[in-house]
Amino acid sequence: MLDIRLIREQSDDVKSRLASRGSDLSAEVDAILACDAERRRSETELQQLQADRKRLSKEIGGLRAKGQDSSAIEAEVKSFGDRMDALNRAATELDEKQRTLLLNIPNLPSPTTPVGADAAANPVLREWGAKPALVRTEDHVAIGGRLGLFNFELAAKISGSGFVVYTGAGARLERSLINFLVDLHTIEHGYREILPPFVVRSESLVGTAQLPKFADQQYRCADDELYLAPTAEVPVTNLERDELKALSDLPIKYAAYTPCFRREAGSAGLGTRGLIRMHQFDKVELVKITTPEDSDAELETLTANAERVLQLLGLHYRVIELCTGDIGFGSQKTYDIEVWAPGQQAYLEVSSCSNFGDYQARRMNLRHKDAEGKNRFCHTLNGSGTALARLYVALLESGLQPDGSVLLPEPLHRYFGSDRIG
RNA sequence: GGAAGGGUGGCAGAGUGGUCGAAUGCGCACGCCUGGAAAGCGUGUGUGGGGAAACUCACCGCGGGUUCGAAUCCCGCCCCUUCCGCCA
Repeated sequence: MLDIRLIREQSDDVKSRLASRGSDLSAEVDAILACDAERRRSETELQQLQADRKRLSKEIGGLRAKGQDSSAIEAEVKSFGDRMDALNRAATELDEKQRTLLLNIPNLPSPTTPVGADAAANPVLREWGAKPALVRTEDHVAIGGRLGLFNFELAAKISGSGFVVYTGAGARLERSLINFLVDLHTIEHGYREILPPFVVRSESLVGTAQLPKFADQQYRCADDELYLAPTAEVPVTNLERDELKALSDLPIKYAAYTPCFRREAGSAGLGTRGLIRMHQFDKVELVKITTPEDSDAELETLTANAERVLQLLGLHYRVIELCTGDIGFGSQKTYDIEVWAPGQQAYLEVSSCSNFGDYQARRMNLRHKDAEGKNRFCHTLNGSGTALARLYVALLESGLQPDGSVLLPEPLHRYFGSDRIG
């Protein structure tokens, strides 16, 4: 949520920065400004009447205490009633309207975010490693089918399309990866491990900005008004909702494994590319709560922590920065990490590391005391460390041996219990 | 599913119709004390809206009602806790 004061005082700047995302939101901003002006007018008049009423009511109290007649003043106060009711109703309504409008405005891109229309304009910041020279190249779906690692047909039988069931060594590999990733981030990178509920209230989704705008992407349990979390970002960041942190509490660093549930409504090609896009996938997420001063630097280390995963696994990857036209709704700056998948001849996004500034913190009322004892909104960040399914794809396709088996990177051996599959 | 209790400031917790934005304690900040610290003592310390400011208004889970006046009384809703039932 943007600061209404910023919108009020620098509306042109806000409009142009929003426009850099690719769609003109001037009309929405103007609607907010109009609503804000009207709201304040109602509130000011209401407050004037409230002040009068308060003063007169005290006089009544005084008169009654002395046993004197107060009926004239009582009548006067009573005459405020209708006007105050109307103003109160208007103010409440306008307040709600304004909040709704604000919740639907995306975050302002950081001044450092490259300007561009779409993904084609995302600059590549760096590459690590090199594409492996393979004797044999095979798609992960073929590898997994041949080695019995997972099965889409079985998953469809029990859950429909867009799901997978991992089987045998395939299931063990997924479980090994979860442990490897959580251990890495908690033991080596100092994040605190969280295992949250996978089901969340709507307020939590509002807090991290999946709602109200992206309701159609969420799995919803209608009878209970609960949602399946689309990412651990939601339950984990919301752990700190409505909190007032001391400076010494920050930064907070959480790492959490969860499955992620996404309807992927309108996504082309769901279910046609194996493990790459599914309704449910596993992910280890990194979340940071920090100060405005530190958040830029924390994004760099967060990204480095995610990159470390691929470095340890010896997988070739590149880091790109999302441009203004491609950046997520709540983010002000985002780095994507893309791993090379030889069987796809493509880079796959395995991590998206974002600095949300105070955008989410405003929505969830997450504040901290600064050095002067003043309350300020925190900055929130998160990034995948990393998504499992695509990492799994890259591992199978990169580790493929001439004999059809898959050689695993050394750090996984002790988790998986073997150096290869098949 | 049934029953009961409860939602007040950073936290704990008083407060059943008017000077209550709210006792007290803890925490925190500053000061005194100390070689330094602890303890002790003193002072201060909620959030948000409007306003250039003085100041003013709102906020005791949320919404409505009663009343000249509501943290306090009434109604509805949300949430939490405990017990019973069912169940991993």
